[in-house]
Amino acid sequence: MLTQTITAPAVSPAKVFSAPRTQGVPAVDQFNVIATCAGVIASEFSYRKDEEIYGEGEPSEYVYQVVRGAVRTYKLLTDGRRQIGAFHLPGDVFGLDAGSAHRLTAEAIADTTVRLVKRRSLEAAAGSNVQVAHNLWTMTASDLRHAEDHMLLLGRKTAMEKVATFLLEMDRRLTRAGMMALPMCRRDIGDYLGLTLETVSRALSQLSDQGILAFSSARQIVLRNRQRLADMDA
Amino acid sequence: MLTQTITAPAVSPAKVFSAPRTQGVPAVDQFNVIATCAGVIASEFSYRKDEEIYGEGEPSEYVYQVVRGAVRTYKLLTDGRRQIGAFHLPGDVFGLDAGSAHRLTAEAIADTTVRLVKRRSLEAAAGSNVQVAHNLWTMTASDLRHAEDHMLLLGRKTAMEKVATFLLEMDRRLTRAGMMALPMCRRDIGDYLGLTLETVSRALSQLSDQGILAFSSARQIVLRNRQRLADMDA
DNA sequence: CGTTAATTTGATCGGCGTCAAGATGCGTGG
DNA sequence: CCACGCATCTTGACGCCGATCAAATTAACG
Repeated sequence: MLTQTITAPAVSPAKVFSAPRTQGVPAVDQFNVIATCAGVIASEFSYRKDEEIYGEGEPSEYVYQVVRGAVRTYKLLTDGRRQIGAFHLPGDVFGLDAGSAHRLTAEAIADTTVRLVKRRSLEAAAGSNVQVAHNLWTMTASDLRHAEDHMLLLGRKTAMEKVATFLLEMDRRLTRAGMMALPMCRRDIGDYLGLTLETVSRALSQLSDQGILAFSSARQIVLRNRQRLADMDA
Repeated sequence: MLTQTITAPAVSPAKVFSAPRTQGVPAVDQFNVIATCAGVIASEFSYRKDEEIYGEGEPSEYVYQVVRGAVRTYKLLTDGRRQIGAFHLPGDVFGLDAGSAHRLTAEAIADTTVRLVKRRSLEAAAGSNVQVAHNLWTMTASDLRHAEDHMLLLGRKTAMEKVATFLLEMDRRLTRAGMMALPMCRRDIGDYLGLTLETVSRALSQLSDQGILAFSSARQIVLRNRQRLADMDA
């Protein structure tokens, strides 16, 4: 069901897109490089909380960049067990599959706005523009690096180490003004870390009891001791 | 310790390299495409069992293709816990990192021969040859697809499901004449699946008791019922 | 303010890890 | 060809971490 609203049919080539400021974002936004090439059309779409953006196995027609909100990409087993592969936050690119079909499902975690470009125009641009081809490669390689780190977490870390790693990752990616505002629920965190939501909750409570973090609400967290958190990560 | 033997300093451009026949190998060997470009030098090296080919964090100077033998690539936690990300069998490419450093360690599982090309010459070729640039991207995307599947396994499958998935993967990749000859030990399998070697051994014994597989030796396995094995995979 | 989702916390269970002992296989040297 | 030594693999007993089941509390939202 594609019920999203078109909020902007196209961006003017003259208008420089201002990527949301994120600590982890490269100095030169690779999505800008590929999206501002001649012939590549960028649009904006919005999705409501929990709305599917694309499904696993569907043809990959577009490549996306989060403008506002957050996205989860995941795989399901037949009985409903879910593994979230990544969370995509403002500035992040997702949906870039080299094959013709998406290999994970993407859903909006909260109300979300994305920019998107047609995959076919990207492929075309890559055929004539070496810079675009190089960016496609390094963006996919960046996803691979994250997946490799996450395999180590899923296969070999304890519950507390997983939660510590998660907090440090989110701290790096979305802490603003000393505060981390998590867009995702405990179940999403559990499905990202290979844990149940109860185990995630217990680990966070324990870290709170130890004074390593403080809640202003369940999803608003302040890290009080990053060093001790890093020590808990293996 | 680079104690490997140079068995062939370079291949003649005229000689067509015959890749080992593997069921899963693409019709056109992508390594051949990139390795036979003008200016790209391919050599052969050999490593003894358990010898390190490169270490995590080392500069990535070469890209490799397995000719004979098998390779494991892995990450370690500080206390020695290990997660193997992939096994590389004859025909497989490994060591292709977009960044300047390897993100995993590579070791020979058995006595192994590899072909290799300098990463810098690949990068140079990608700058002028669109086909090479495209192959770099799709090879990295192929690694990413495997990593995504493996995250689902590590985070959400049971021990028996993990072993079933492993057997079906190895069956697809190395069964010859109805028989699967595993190059790796039980510990390697465990570190690949996020299990202990004992749990792997128990799962294999159970499958043998059920008649789903048969051992001719501990590492020589015949699958007797692929359908029942596929049913055990989630 | 009522309704429902999200989160926390407690009690119990079980799958897989840990520890240990034996069995099997294989390479090496006599 | 056989004996020995070592690595690998199997199997058993037991324990623990995280899952499951359940219920209370808090937060979000119309």
